[in-house]
Amino acid sequence: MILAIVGPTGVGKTKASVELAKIYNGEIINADSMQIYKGLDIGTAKITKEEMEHIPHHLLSIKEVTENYTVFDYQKEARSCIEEIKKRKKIPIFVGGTGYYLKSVLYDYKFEEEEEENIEKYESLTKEELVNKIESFESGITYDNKNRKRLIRLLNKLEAGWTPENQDFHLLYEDVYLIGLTTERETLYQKINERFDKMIIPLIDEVKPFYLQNLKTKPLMTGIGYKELYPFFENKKTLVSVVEECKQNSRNYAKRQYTWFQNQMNVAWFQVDYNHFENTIKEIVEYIEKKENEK
RNA sequence: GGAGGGAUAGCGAAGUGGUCAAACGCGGCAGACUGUAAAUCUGUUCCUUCGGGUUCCAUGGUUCAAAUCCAUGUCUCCCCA
Repeated sequence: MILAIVGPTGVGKTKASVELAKIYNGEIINADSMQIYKGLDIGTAKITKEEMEHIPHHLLSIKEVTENYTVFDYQKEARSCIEEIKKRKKIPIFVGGTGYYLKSVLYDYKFEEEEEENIEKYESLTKEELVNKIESFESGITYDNKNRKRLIRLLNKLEAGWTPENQDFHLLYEDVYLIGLTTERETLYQKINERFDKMIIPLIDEVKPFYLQNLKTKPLMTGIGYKELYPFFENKKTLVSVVEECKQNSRNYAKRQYTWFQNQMNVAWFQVDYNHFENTIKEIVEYIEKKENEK
């Protein structure tokens, strides 16, 4: 059995994961692309030592912000985590909001070892030129001809001799339970806003050292709550405007997460009862038990 | 008290007689996703039984035709007192 707790940012995945780990004798595997990094704690709402309640956590704070890390790495590491945990006769429990990472692990995504890809080479080309080059391979693949980043990526893959295989994916493991936590959109947006208000002061302390070192690596420039603070430190934006921007980006992100989990994975959704969280856990457990008994 | 400016879709903001249900941005909603995924990208956004219907502060007017011109009123901003 494998559990995966998914849902938008701020719904309460972390809390649920620990409760479920206690019930099922599980070990938790982080499925959040930003919580992979050391030092990004406040802004990513990373679980604290106390909150872990001695449950083993994996793939959490394992990379420096200066290191390169992608789905490819995640897929490999997470799959070996699953094997190790299974050997210990325990249950792997994924928690996190990065749907793509999770899907790449649980479903039959195939990545291959690649050479350094050549992004600069195509930087100067227009979208039309990129499309023309892609068409010249006559691969028959369907792709988004408006997404520049994807076009460059695809072109690199085609040049490396890649050919498209299956377009739809299947679960690799048996007894995978995809548990989605949700709440009304309005409630979620409110929770996101409130959570950010609480974290902003310590977050400034967390991000400032990175800014002072002039570090502008991928996670720092893509993570919400990090990239937005740089203009504030540079006195180019006010704290108020930057805070609003962070909240807005978080809300938009939550929306995108819903889109992913609702369309890319077969998730069973549970409405979170914030006043009686134990009820939500109970519902999830009942759902799992029922499914297990059906076998 | 006197002089000017402005009122446009949820918000901001173009438009200054017909090609205007009204550009664009934001927000909202929906979607895509094979190595940057907290990323990147797309669609949609007055109502509609999809025939059409009702809009650009209000009322009246000019005109074949008004968001656009005129009059009055209301509200607002701002300058001089």
